[in-house]
Amino acid sequence: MGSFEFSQSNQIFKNRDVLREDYTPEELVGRDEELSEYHSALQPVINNELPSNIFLYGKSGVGKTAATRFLLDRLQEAAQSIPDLDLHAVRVNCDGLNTSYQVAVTIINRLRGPEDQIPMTGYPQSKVYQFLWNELDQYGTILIILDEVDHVNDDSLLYQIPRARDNGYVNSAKVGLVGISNDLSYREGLSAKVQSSLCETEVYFPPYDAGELRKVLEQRTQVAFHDDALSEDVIPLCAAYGAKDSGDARQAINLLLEAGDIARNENAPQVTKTHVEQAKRKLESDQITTGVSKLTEHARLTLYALTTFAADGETPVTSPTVRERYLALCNSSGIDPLSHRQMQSHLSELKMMGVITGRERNLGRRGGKKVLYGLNYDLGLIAETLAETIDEVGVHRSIQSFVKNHSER
DNA sequence: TTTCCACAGGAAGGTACGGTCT
DNA sequence: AGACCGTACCTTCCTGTGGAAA
Repeated sequence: MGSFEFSQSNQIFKNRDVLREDYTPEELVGRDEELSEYHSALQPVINNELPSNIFLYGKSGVGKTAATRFLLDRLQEAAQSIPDLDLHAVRVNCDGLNTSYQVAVTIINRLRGPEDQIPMTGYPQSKVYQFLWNELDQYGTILIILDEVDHVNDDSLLYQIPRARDNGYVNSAKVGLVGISNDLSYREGLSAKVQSSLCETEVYFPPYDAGELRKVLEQRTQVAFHDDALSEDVIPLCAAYGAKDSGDARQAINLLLEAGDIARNENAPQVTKTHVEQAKRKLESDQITTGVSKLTEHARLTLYALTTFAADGETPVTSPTVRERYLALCNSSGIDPLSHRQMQSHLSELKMMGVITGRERNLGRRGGKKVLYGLNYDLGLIAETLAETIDEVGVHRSIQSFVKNHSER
């Protein structure tokens, strides 16, 4: 047993918070062009004119949200000194919000005090919109920023907000809409009516290349780490991983943060390449764990079924094969199995998440089109994330050696 | 060239649940 | 209490797919 005293260990980090996601740096590195386009799109706000609607797109972690926070801060600051300008901004992250209805409710609740929040169901849609217009109309200029709009499955709110004034739903308020999307094809899927209003101004954020990522990391490192806390190859390695994973700065910064944490826990004098590699594995396994924990019971059962084949070295397998095992698992534990179709969509969802792999294959007239499924991650890791389900359903023969620790407890 | 297998996945509609309104 | 509302998750039915076999 070690001692449990806390002591400040300052060998590695000077200011760890700088690497956290909510931090907005003083300067945004490598996004000059995008910032200036975005900046001029916001200019009407300062002139107290009707704001234009803006659509930002580009893959995740390329600075869309950071640029928004950055410019919004400056906009608010500038607005302070303009007497007639009553500027407000609501930023909503649409991750987890599937419909316009839910987004509208979220905006309303953001604008209202904690006493009169409204629930996510119950009201007719038109009523919720009425609430929304009433809230909006209490402001002079209000910017609605919808981050990750591509998670919303319908157009309705995107269509309504830009027209709220024309339709007389709001009278005094000047409402501006900023849509941010990670999905490059999202824009094409929008109806023409929405495209023409939402996409008045578009700003595309390209992925960072390895060189830009390096500059971003170096900028943060100067503030976050003590001098010489990083060995030489750490930044290039993080940048290379980031560039490979679609130029995602947030991911690269996370990697650096995690590597720093690992080094600090080890009381190592320096962050090294090895720490980065450990961090990479840790982040990957975290991603799987959180992904799997959000799945429904039957999706986990489906994954369990596939896992048993992987444990016996029988992967890849087709979905009817998985289904047999799935039915057996359900049967032995008294759970009602789902239909063929539903189990299949669980499989394809797992594939989308990247937890499992699916290779398409076609045997022609002798077998048609098939997908061969296998695990995309270490078997032990997946068995661990499924622990709860396995406890409930029982340990299958094939995975006994992987869950030993569990059954002994 | 045409046929056709065996599944993938789209579409539409159902049901249980948590909510509001009168 | 009972009509009405939105949502998650489900079932049923159906069309799409692509290449080996005929």
